[in-house]
Amino acid sequence: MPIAVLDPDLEKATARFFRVLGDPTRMRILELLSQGPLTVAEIVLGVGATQSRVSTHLACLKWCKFVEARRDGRQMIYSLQDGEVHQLIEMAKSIAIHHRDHLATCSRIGPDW
Amino acid sequence: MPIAVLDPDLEKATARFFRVLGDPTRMRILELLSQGPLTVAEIVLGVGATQSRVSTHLACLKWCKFVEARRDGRQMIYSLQDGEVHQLIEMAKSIAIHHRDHLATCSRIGPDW
DNA sequence: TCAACATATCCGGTTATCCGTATATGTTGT
DNA sequence: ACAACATATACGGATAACCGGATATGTTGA
Repeated sequence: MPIAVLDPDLEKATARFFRVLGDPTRMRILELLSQGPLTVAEIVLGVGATQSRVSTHLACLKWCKFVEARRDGRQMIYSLQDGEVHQLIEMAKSIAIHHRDHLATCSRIGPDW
Repeated sequence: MPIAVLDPDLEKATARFFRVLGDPTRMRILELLSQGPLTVAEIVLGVGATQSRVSTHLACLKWCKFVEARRDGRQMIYSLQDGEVHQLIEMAKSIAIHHRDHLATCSRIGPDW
């Protein structure tokens, strides 16, 4: 029997939170940044995507408070907003590693639906 | 400077892991199930979506090992696969709650891109 | 102020993923 | 075996979100 709904808005926000993490490129960016601050150019090298794409993903991550940016002359230096996110990603990895085969074959978020 | 890549495949699997969590309906289903096992009919009531949609989401969650199902007569009873996921969701909520406004306005995963 | 550099935004095109309706599958009691 | 019930799958259509290339914005040094 559906128990009390704690907070529908928070539930949506949390789904969105996960949605931001649920893109391979953004994920990779966060992983890179977990080692320390990087310039956009360095991130572009690290993820192997175009500059414009990386820039857009960074804007998303910044807006959603996963990372923060500061200017240093001509370049922007990005870094993780706080350590909690990295901790959460590590936790997710430790769970995902057991089901990696299924997760990998879950194309379209489900084998054939 | 891009440090060693630990495991590109795991990184992708983890992104997919988050992607599964990044849908409001699936999120809601997991929240409901965190209170205890439920039949499909009960979940349908709880999330307010059509039966077919719920069934599809459940198939996704089952395939990806977030939930497990057992048959009880005519009905199927779904439950969380393990407690770790719930713990992770709670952790995400505690982070997301601070940025809920930004997450909410992050339409299209970014305000206008 | 101008050219070069670093990053951000705009745009059109493509794919992923969501949705509901209709239908198929599986289970029970008669 | 059949009707009723509970759940799962198969569509087709709509939209969200990704992508790269071109362009705009902001910053520096001459």
